[in-house]
Amino acid sequence: MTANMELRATAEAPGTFIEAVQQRLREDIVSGRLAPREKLRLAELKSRYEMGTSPLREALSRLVGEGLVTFESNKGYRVRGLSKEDLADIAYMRTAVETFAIRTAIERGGMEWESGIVGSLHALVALTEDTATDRASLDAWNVAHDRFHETLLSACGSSRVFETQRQLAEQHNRYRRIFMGDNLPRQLIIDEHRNIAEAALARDADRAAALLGRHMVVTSCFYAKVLAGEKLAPGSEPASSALE
Amino acid sequence: MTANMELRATAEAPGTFIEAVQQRLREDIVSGRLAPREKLRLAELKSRYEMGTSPLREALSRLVGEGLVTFESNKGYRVRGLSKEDLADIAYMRTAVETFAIRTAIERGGMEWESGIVGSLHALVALTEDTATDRASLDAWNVAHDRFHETLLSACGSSRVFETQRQLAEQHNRYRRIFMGDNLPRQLIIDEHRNIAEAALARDADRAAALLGRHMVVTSCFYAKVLAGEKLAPGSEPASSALE
DNA sequence: AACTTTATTATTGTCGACAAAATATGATAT
DNA sequence: ATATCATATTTTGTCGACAATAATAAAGTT
Repeated sequence: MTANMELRATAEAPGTFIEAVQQRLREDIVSGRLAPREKLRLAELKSRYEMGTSPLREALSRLVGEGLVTFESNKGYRVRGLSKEDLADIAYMRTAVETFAIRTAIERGGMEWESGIVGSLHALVALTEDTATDRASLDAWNVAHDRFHETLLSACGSSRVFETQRQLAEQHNRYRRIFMGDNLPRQLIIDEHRNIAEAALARDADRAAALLGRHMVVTSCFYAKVLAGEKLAPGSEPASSALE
Repeated sequence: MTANMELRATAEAPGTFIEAVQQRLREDIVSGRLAPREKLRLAELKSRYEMGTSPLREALSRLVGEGLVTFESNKGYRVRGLSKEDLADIAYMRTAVETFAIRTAIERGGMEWESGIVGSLHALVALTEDTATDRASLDAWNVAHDRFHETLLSACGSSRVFETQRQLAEQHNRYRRIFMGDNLPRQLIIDEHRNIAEAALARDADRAAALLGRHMVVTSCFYAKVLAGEKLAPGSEPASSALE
């Protein structure tokens, strides 16, 4: 079709431009390469991603559904803004969904669920202890962290819960990647996740739900402190705060 | 631009084709005029809604985000299918979100919240007692029902909870409008909502959450029975079941 | 007759151009 | 100088055409 046709085909990217650019945009937004509140002009995106308006608009529409992009009629698309209030809202919604779903998971979970928890916890602990601070290592940590929380609920059986959790985790990751660098409270992280895993494996639903809920609060408080001090992740321009 | 330009302008519809057709598609899907699992061919939609492919694709993308449409790469869009499992999943997700949010609403709700509950309950009870069975009356009932549940949570302050509740209610309404006609268990409906409202106004969070959760279960059971009997709403073709 | 394989058709995916709206620029008046 | 209005420019919204892929029909082979 166009010049980058076979270029794309040889790469790992999915078959259609829409999906390819959706993925690239998602990564560029979550990483902060596209700044919060940044206006996403079609002309700019066209040259940046080397494609026409149609796939771009459709990818942006989908990202609105994922909560990473906002849209205003006749004014176009923007990267979704960040704020303390929004961060709290993400944590609130996660708490609602996850404290409920973990109870079902504990009821229904079998052997594979248990081993999944043990395995993903092991990986998370290892990566948390490991003190690498480069971008790639931090990304790997995020993946392991997401995987643990996802595994915890994996036995609940609700596709809507999965989808919602995925999206909220991605939105959470954006805050982490933009504002926090490597300054993680390592021991706290390890302890909290280990305790949650223990309660889940012991089939203590009340305790697991309570610990998971408290985990959200604790994490939120830590984030809030970082945001208040406006420490930016390494590599971000420290100019003005990205918060609204 | 085209012939229906001023036609639209004189109507009540929003400024852009995308929003207009998104609204029409939504209504056509929820009402069942576009059947579950029906393939949404661009060519057909083009002539049906009298516009080009661009606004249609974008509207469809957004409806995917709302959970009313599904998409498969290179195979196009379809109206989302219906199934007993999906219906249960909607109820599950609603329970997770709403039983959590109502606790916050009870904590934070003020005078306006209380009067909102009283008002919307009054409207719901009146419309439930009223025995009209035509399409318009049932639609009005749906609106009142949604409004009551929305008002219940309105004081929780979470935009994500609002948005999720809106979408889930819409998906729930589709089942109601397609499968159930006027065969509502009126007294049960009135009692359940009245009890929930009472508990909320009495600031009894545990009781309100429990009643709301039970309400979801009871409603689901009723739906399941209707679906098992495959009673279709009046006006729908009773041919083969719309379930997967 | 059933099963590949090859054409044919239908449908989705992408592009570039143009119209409509919003934003920025500059001129004029008070 | 500030405010207001007209004008120019940028940006979004929409269309129709064409390319690429999938679905369907037809032909050929064992």
